[in-house]
Amino acid sequence: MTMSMYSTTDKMKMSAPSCFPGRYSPSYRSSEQMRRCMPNPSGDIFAGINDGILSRAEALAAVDIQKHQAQHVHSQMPSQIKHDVMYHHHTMSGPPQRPLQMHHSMDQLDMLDPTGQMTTLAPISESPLTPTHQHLHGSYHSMNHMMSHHHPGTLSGHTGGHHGHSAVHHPVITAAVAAAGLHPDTDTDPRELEAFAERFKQRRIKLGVTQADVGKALANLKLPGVGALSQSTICRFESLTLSHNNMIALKPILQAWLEEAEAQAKNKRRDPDAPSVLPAGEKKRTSIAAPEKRSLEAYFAVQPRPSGEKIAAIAEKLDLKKNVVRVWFCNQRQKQKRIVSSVTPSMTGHGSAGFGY
DNA sequence: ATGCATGAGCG
DNA sequence: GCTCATGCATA
Repeated sequence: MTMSMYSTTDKMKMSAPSCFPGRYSPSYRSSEQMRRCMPNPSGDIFAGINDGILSRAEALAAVDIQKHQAQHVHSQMPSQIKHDVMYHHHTMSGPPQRPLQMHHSMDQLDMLDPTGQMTTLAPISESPLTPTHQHLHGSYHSMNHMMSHHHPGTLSGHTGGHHGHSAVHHPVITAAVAAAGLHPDTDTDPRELEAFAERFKQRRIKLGVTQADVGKALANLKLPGVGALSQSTICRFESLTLSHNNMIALKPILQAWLEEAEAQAKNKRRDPDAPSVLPAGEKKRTSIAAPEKRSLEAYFAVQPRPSGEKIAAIAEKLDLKKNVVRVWFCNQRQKQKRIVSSVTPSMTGHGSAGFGY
């Protein structure tokens, strides 16, 4: 950490008062900066729409937005605007921020619900469109270029769209695009990303996986050229504190992990060969379900010290790992001792001895 | 969750 | 030199 001193550039960046943190694109991570910088993105376009549709999330978002709008408003940056910035709105974690969201397709996402679990967020939207494919990468560069020069008025039609609202999301443009039959980046739609991020988080939690686990798991999931990511990145993805492009690039990866993880979680007995995307081979801590636990207790009552073979047989029946069963018995025996000593101190004779095993 | 930093790529 | 993606360390 201490690193050397900051390079000049760094200083500039850091100190950069302006909204765009200069460069640091990612930096808009800093919520403060972001807030300041963002001029309210494409919001208006959908504003009307949203109003009608309020979901819980939206309600929250609405509140949030008001806040933000109030804050920024003027902040346009003079010479250069960082487009990225806009996309991300707000920073913060949690709640969905934007008011709009919905309506639009989440096809991809929908499928994600194999388990059927995430009910809460059930998508409200059902629009049929959205083909989605991402050509993100391609757009990437082009975008970058653009950014640098930036263009105020130009709207390059470009692809990736990101930049914000500047062009692509502008109402006029949107209309034009629609007319042309092109879809503005549906899949790169910030609102969709936002929706995905939120669902992603909920499902991850449901799987009992930490952000760090996801990062590590990605290395196991052998997606072409995808290595592990840090907890930081996962966190940022979930809280939408990454650049628009970065979000788009990561989305498919995380989506793949999510699907794989849910699939594995589903069959406890997953194929041995599967890479194992879930936390390390299993979890650090196994949790035995109630039914299994009852069975174990029953076995324990009969034979507190089953032989290795017996344990294997029990494990087989309960579909648990042998080691898990063995440890359970060990723990159970210990527990029993404790209970005895604590509950019936007098019985042990003295109580104080307490722990004399 | 985030501040600070690094390094890759582009120009 | 800048932007961007990412990570480490820490609150």
